[in-house]
Amino acid sequence: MKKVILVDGNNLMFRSYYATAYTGNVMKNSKGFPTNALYGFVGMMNKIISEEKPVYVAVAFDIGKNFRKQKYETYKDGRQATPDELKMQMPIARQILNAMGIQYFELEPYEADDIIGTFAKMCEEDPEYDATIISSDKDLLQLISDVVDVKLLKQKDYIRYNPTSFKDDWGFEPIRMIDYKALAGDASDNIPGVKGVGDKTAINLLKQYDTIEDIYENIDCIKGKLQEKLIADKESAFISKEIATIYRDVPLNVTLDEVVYKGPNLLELNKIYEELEFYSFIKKNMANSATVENDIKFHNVKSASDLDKLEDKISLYIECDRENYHDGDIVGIAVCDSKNNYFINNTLIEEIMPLIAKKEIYTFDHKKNYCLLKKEGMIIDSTFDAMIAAYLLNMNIKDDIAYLMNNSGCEVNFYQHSLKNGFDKKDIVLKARFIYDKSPEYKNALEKEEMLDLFESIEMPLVTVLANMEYDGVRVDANILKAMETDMSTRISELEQEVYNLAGEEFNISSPKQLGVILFEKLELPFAKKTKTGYKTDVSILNKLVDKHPIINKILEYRGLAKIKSTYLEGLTNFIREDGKIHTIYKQNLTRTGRLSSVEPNLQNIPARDEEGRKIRKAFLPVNDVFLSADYSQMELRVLAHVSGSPELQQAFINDEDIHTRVASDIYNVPMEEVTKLQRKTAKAVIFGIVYGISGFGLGENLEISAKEAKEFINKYYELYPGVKNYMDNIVFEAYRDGYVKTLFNRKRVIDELQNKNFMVRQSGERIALNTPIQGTSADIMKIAMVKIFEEMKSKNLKSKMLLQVHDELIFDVVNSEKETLEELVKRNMETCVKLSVPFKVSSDYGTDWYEAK
DNA sequence: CGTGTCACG
DNA sequence: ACGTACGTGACACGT
Repeated sequence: MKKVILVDGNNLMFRSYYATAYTGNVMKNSKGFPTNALYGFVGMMNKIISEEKPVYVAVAFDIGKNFRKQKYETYKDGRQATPDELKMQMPIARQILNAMGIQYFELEPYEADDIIGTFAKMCEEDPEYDATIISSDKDLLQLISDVVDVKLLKQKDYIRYNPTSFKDDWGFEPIRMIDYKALAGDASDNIPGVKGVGDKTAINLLKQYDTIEDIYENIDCIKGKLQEKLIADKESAFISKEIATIYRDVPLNVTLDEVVYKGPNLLELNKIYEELEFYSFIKKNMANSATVENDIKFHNVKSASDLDKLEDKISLYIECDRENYHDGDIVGIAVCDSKNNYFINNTLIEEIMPLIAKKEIYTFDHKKNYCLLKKEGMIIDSTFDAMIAAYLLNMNIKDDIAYLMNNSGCEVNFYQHSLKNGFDKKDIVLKARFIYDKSPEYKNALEKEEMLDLFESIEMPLVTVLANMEYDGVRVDANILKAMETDMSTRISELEQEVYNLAGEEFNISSPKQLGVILFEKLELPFAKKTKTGYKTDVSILNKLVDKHPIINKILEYRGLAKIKSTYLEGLTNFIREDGKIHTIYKQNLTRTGRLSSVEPNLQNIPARDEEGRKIRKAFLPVNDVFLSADYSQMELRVLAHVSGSPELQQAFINDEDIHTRVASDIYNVPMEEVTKLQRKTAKAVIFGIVYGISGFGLGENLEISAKEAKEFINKYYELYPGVKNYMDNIVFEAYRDGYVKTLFNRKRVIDELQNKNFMVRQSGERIALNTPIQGTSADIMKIAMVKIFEEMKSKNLKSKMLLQVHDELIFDVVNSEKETLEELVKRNMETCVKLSVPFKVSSDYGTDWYEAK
């Protein structure tokens, strides 16, 4: 028996759309394209494939005009027009099916039902096949037969109907569904039926009579009101029957054998998912993907002499057995030159690597290589990291080279897959081959985009700097964290009790859902704002409620302590390794602005603003003698002053004025000495808002003043600093014109949002356009400073270490004897590594732990 | 695994 | 009429 799955594509898309769209919030990707229907659709298709394991699949869609509407004008009248946000998703569903290896059918003037009916008929005519129809549309139940069953989708699960189970449920044969519709009608399709006859009456009639023809032949046997109704709407009944009858001879010109399920083209499918940002589906695809069949010839290196002919320029790929290379080991190594490919077993590392280290090496994620080899006591350099190159070229933002390769038509298993199913030598060799072959291309592209200098003088040297920072790690005292945690736990349980008492019941304070119900339903507090799943309970809301109920302060305190405990006290402890240190990973290929990010754990968001959280920093200790912290003051504003060319702003920095006081003094028109704290705070918020492209509304929210007042502040600022206003208009103009913006060091960010049809998305694109050159240039400068400092420390043979970077701040682990040398060196490099029209100012401090330093 | 919340610059 | 500040990462909850 060959099983054919027939899917009602339209029905699946509509269900998925309305399943989530009723709230008014439609799921969208970051570009604003609606994706909710597709998300449900893909989930359903995956489920169908995994549950039914079909050999043949066909999906049917409605398209264009349909003959029922042409014949009966009122058919489907009163139905809401398909929302645009659903319409937009329909073509993508077809693309997805193509990539899934599933055929779909649509043919004017037929509907999806008719196409499914036609396929079902084909199954009935060929004893080799049977069919399962999948839909939530009851119309299709009429197609049930000995060889056709229907999986009728319900809200959460489904009912599978065959002739027997259908009859048990409905009391008549499946094909009599059309007579049922003739009588009861169908409000959703505007099929009239017989007025006054509904579900119950129709079913009763069909238990006694076969068809409506039968009913009208025996109309005399039916009594009273019902007879009257039937006679009155006889014509309507027959028309309804005709409308409800699925047409089963659609000229599809296809045989069942042709709808064989081919299986997915994962490359293509993942590309579509990437666009839609369906990362969970990509992940699933990767883990389940069948092993890629690849073929490449390579030498299995047995000893150093096997590499005698290795050219001077090579590519190197090192595979690691863990996702986090700080606790992984080398699985195998591949090197390639222009002619040959070599695989090197991990047992030969010590013998082979010194030979390799002498070459000019092209790599992918050299920071990973560096750390893995340093653990084995070896140091190697790379002149070209293809991962970084691809990042600058806006191509690839992932660590797994398989993304880049698969997108370039070079099939290789994803790392996730190898991790689960074992590593393949061939894959490792292929990766090295790819690096060798592609790097020249990337280099040309960098040159063309004028980013070669950024790449060679900033990003590549930085790889080594970051590798050393990660490798060295920062010492964290688990005992200090433990002591804090004990104290914290006590206070948290006390607060818990107090909250329960004030609420009059026990509930989970950490659950926004439960908390929302307590606050806004039980205690009936004001300012309730809804989210998708309940009430908003974030700080800004809670702060408004502080005076309304004593519970609020307790909740705020609980929240704060719970955060500290789980994320920092417990979270950080889990990352302390055997050496008593935390080794973070700096992602150099992630942010769209050029900043670094820090993961596993994130050491760039250790509490600093609130005293309570700040104490976490007491657990961070130097391995040498003291920490030195050096941070740029008002870095981004200085960069703004420079790139905008605003003479007023520049002068303020040249005069070394307190910039917020300066702006407050200008805005309020008072002497600088008379600026109040509030005025300064307001000015500060205005200035930051400007850098982010804020609106009057946003600033108003932030300052808790009216949008109108806020707007006046913004206008006043523009008046005082016309250069800034001019810059903002200009950069947005250029971004629309070019499709991208650049930093001072030519780092380029493409802004697709500006081409989006959605106004909100475009506006967001404009804010990105004006913020990126500022944030990005600052990031560039910090990177330059780090490279220079690292190099000078090396040339001076200093034992102190650069440990951490937090965007505008560097932390060093300092040997006492080097204090003065290092402080001077660090400040000088940070302040003067780049010369702008305004000076940079760096403040620094020492401390016996991170809390004390600054 | 998505959502809400909150930590940092 | 809409929704409303840039860039990140991690955790608890609940489906």
